[in-house]
Amino acid sequence: MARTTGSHAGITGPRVRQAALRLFAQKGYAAVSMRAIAAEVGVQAGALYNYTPDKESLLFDLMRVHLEELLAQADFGAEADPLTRLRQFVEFHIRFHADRPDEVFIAYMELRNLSPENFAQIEALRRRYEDRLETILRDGAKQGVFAIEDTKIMTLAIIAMLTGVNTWFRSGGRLSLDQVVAQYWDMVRRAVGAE
Amino acid sequence: MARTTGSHAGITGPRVRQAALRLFAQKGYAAVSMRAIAAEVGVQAGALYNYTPDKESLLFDLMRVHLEELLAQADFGAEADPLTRLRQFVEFHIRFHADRPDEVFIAYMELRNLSPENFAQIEALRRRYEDRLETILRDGAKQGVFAIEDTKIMTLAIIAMLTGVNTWFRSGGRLSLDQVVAQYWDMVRRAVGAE
DNA sequence: GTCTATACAGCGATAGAC
DNA sequence: GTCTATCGCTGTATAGAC
Repeated sequence: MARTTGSHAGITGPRVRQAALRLFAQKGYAAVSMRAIAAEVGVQAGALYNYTPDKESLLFDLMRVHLEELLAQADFGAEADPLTRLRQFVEFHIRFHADRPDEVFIAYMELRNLSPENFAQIEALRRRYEDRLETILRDGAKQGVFAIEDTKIMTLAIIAMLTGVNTWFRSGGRLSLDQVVAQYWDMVRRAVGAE
Repeated sequence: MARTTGSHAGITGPRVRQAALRLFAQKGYAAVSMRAIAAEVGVQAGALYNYTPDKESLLFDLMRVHLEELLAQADFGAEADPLTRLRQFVEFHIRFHADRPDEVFIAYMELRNLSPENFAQIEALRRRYEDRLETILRDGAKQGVFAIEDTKIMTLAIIAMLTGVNTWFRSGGRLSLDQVVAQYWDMVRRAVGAE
C-alpha cells in the first residue's frame, strides 16, 4: 500500500526525541519551546503532539530510557571479588556517562521540571543504580578488603566524583578516556582503603 | 524629611534579590517570571526595574556575589604545611557550601542562562577558586607529602566530591556536619596518598 | 501524519500618573 | 518608589482540513 505523502511513521518519532534531547541539554528544558523542537525536526509545532501527549512527557521519557539503559548495562556479577567489581564499576560509570553527555546532563539538571509522580519514578531508578555500588562497597567492607566508615557516604562521594568527569572531559583533549579511567580508579581505590 | 508612603529604599532591593534567589533555586531561572518575584516581594512587576536593569542581571549578580564571597573567605595561608591547608580547604568547602544551598545550586545550574560575557566572568571566578586547591595539591606533591599523578584531575575530582554533599545533606539528618567533614577529610586524605 | 489557524494565557519590559 | 496599563511577543495545546 502506497504511503501518504509526508507520512514518516517510525522516523519522525525518534527525530523528535533526539531534537528534544539536544535542545534541552543545550538551553535547558524551560527555555526550549515546542516550536523550537518542531523547527529542528522540520515539522510544525502541532505535529509533535502525534508523538508525545505533552512537553513534560518528552523530558520524562528521555530520562527514563536513559536510566533504564544504565541499569540494564550496570551488571557487576556478585561472584567476583569486591575490588574487581569496584574497578568494573568505576570504568563502566565513566565510559557510559562520557558516551551520553546530553542524557546525563538532563537527568541531573531537569529533575525540577517533572511532576511529583514522574520525579519519584526517576529517583527510584537512580536509587537502584546507587545501590549497585553500595552493595559492592558493603561486600568489600564485610570481607575486610575495604576500610570504609560509612558505605552510604562513600557511595555518594564516589558517584559525585566520577560523574564530575562529564563537566570537563572532552574527547581529543589532553587526556584519553583510558587515562582518565586509570586515574580515577587510583583515587577510588585509595579512598576505599584498598591495598 | 518625611518619607513618601511606600518608599523603601535600601529594603526592597535586598528583598528582591532574596526572592529571586529562592525562586530561581526552587523552580529554575527560566521557569520564574518577574511577576512571580514581584509577588513574593509584595510589589508589582514594574517596580522590580528600579533594582535591576533586567532579569538576567538579577541572576548574574546573585552568582557573582556568591563567588566573590567564596573567594574572599577561601584563604589558606601558604605558610602552613600542605596537609594542614588541604584539611582546611575540605572543611571550609563543605561548610561554606552547606550554608548556602540555594546560591550553590544556582551557580552550578543556571550558567546557561548567562550572556557569553557574564558567563566568562563567572567562570573566571570559579577558576580562581579551583586554583586555590590546585596550588595546595601542587605544593604537597612537590614536597613529597602527596602522591598525585595529575593535580588538575585531582583538583576537579575533589571539588566534585565535596560539592556533591549538597545534593543529600540535610541539617538534622542522620549525620552532623562535623561527622560529614570528618568522613570526607578521610577520603580526600587517602585519595591524595597522604599518610 | 502533517498542515494551517487559532485559542488563551503568560512573558519581559516600558510609559506615565501619583 | 510604586502603581496601573499596555505593547509586542511567545508559550502550550487543540481543531479541523487534507
